Amino acid sequence: MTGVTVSAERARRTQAERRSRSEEALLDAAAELIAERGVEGTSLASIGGRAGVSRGLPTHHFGSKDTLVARLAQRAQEGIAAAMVANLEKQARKLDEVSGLEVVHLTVDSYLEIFEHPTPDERALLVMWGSTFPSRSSVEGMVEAERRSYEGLAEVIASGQRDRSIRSDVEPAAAAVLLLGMIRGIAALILTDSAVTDMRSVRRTCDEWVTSALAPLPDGGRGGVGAPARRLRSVSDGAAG
Amino acid sequence: MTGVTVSAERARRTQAERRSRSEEALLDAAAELIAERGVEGTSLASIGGRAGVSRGLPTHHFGSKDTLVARLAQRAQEGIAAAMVANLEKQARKLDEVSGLEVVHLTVDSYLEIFEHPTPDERALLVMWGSTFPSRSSVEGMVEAERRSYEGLAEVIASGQRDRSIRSDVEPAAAAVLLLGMIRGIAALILTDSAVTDMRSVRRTCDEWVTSALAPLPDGGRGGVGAPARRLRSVSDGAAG
Amino acid sequence: MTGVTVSAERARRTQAERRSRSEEALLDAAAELIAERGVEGTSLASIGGRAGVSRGLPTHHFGSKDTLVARLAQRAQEGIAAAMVANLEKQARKLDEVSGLEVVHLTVDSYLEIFEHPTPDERALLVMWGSTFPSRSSVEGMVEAERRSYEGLAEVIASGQRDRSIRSDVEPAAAAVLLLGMIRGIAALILTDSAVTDMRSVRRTCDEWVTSALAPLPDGGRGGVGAPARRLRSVSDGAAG
Amino acid sequence: MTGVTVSAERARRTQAERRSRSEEALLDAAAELIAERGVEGTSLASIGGRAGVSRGLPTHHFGSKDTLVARLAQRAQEGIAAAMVANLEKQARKLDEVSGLEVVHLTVDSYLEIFEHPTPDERALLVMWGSTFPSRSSVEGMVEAERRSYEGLAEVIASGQRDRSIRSDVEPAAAAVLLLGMIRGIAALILTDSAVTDMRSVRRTCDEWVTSALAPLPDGGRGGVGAPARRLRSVSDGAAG
DNA sequence: GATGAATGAGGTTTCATTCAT
DNA sequence: AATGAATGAAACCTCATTCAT
Repeated sequence: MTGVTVSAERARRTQAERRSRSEEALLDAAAELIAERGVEGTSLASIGGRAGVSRGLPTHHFGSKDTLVARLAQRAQEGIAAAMVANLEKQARKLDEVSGLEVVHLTVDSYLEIFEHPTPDERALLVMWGSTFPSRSSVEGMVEAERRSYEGLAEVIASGQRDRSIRSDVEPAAAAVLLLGMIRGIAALILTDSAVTDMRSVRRTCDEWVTSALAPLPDGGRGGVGAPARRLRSVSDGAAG
Repeated sequence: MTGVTVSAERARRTQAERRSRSEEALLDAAAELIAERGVEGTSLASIGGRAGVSRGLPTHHFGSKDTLVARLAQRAQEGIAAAMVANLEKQARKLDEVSGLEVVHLTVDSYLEIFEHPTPDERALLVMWGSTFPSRSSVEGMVEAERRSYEGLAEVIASGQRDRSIRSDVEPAAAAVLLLGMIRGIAALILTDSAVTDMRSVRRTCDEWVTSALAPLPDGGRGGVGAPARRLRSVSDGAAG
Repeated sequence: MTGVTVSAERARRTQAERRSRSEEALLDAAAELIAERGVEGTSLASIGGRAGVSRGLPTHHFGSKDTLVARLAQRAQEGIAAAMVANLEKQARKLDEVSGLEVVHLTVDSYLEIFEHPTPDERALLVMWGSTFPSRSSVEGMVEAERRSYEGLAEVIASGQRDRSIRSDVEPAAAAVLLLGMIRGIAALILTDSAVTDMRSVRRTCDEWVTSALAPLPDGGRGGVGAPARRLRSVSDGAAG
Repeated sequence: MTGVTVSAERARRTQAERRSRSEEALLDAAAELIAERGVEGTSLASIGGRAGVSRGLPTHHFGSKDTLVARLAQRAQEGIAAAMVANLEKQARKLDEVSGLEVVHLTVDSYLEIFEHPTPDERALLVMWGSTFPSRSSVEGMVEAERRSYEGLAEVIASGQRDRSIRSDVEPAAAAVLLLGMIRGIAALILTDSAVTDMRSVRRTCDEWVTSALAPLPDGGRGGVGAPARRLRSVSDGAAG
């Protein structure tokens, strides 16, 4: 009986694994294709084809195209969030010690680093963001996730004001809109190649702008550019070495 | 003979008028629908329907959907450019007298003003921008127009450096990417989720950021916020009272 | 009054001339296009375009596409008939003196000569013939014309039997089918280029076959090949030198 | 395990069967419709309708109309070739014993027999041949198949000259053009206007023409008509009783 | 779990024809 | 007489989805 139970469990785990592996492969294929051709330009059959499975499998697993796209968006967002957390933790073991301003810096810089060498998921996420611009948008979950990003950023700015690393006359809501907009907009410009420019200087300039816009004014001096006070090393500093 | 000439001219003018009027109506309808449903979600038949004409007329006039979309993008871009120029001229009779920094301020502010109460063309333009994110995008002319915007902005910044209204350590290319990205990204956030934030404070904050990032440091003091030196009134000042 | 009448008549003739000239130009264009792309592949707009006039003129003149095609078929058939008659008359002043066999020879040979260097009308006629193969064919007048050709040929053969230039055991109807089929089929093969061969030897061989099949057997000898009796010079003889 | 294998095989066979049966049904329907209305007059939807399946199935199976038509042409050609071979084998067990002239006779006669009572495939094939007459034709594979027929016939004639069943002064290329043209042209005449003539006498006459044109002259006598030497019985002889 | 055959709605596009000029 | 704007039917094709295997 034990043997039976074990084999049944193993079988179930194997089934679940196979299912999971198929789903990941399908999402990988979907990410590539959506990055290339957009959400509407990507057919379920082509996703199955690129994943090396049958045409019918995407529907079989996800039930509908909308579900598949939503799942991809979710996976990509989680992946980016995980990368951000990893970056933050690489910089500061204990997040409690990091000032709000530093979190803003790291968030912006991590995002730009990601989009300097984006994975298919990340390209696809940007494409999906673009497809939410129509007022009746079809990608579910994107708008809510966007709002969470925006609210989280505003909260980080507010906490930076509490720990006095960010000036008190900054309006967190407005600053969050500017920062998030800038991040998304730069990513889009980079990916569409319309701005052929040096990513390194973009990242450095972005860092300076954040400082000059948010950092408190040390007596009579100006914010960040000349004397960036004590800061955690930026993620890009390593590369800029 | 006069009669003949007149009737011929009237006929021709009327024919041309009919055509022109139809095309405008079709582009109007297309702008509305694309703003609502996106480029791919808008069928030629629905454009004809909303314009109050037959299903076949869009193709008849524009030959293909791509052409129609490209023409709409062109019209919207020209409209925005004209609005910008009008704004600039409203602020300063002679553009020669306006510093580079002021042109940057006016550009950013005009853009935000536009997207505070966008026309269908303007909403549609943003949607079309979003649909260029896939690497194989179909909206022709958008990428080139985007690149021209970016290069024009870099040139304005460089001219601001020549007239000493913009700090010399700013890299025009990188700054143009940040500015344009911010503009586009903010517009997208606003349109996707317009209830979230107060547009007035976003515009004010944006103004301050441009100053703090680009304006030279007056003796020992900080850039723009406290003492914005001598500036033209922002377009938004009027609305803000 | 006379003046008025004259000018009215001149005007009418001018009108008629213009109309006729337009129609000819349209038929010319139609012949070219049908030869290239087939009847269904040729649009009325393209006919107008190639004729250098407006898109609406073909319908204006002919009323419908079917009518235009029928008129083109008629014109092409009349042209071929005229060319045949001209050839016959060039060979023999008085047709009464020509034997039935000789008329057959001349008919076949004239036809092959035409399709060695066909005009657009002649190519188009063959294409139209091909489009009559479906049982519900759309080209009006073609089938009747074909039947007239066949009956005319049978009658020529019968008259050849009366004047003893053609053997009496030949069945005129069957022979006419063979001859006409051969003529049409060879023309089609030549025009589709599937038979890359020397047209001169085809014409010579054809001539021999007609003789061997139809000519009476001179006592003990064989029909045409060795001793073609006295014959009018073939049209191709001139070219063959 | 055996059960699994069997069920998998049965499933696969059934799936494959379903597919194969659908394709045959679609080609059958296409043949009928093309014979009736021509290639361009036959829509994919009508093919699906006559086959008793959905409108979308033709495209689903064949990918495009051109592919479907090409497949039909191929099937029809193979069918005719098989019928010819069957006829030849019915006449002569060992093909080596048959002279070249006899092969020509059998080829011509088999072809005419086929078009005396054509299947839909065969009617459709002729219609498709007619639609290759425009210089920019869309029926793929037809021209190549036509050229192969022509070259095959020329080779048969040449072999007939080697075995002395065909006169040496015949040019194989030109004779092949005449024969093939005659065959095709007669078929077209018959199908376009089947009531006109008696098929039996056409076949007999055709037989005589082939003999008189190709057979060597037996000492002083004439070729085929009077004394057809030793010949295999024609296919039509049976029917003619 | 996986395949792929089948459906049918919907998209773009072509085009003969009608009609206002 | 001539133009060309406008219509609307119909074509090919794509594709999400359903369902039998």
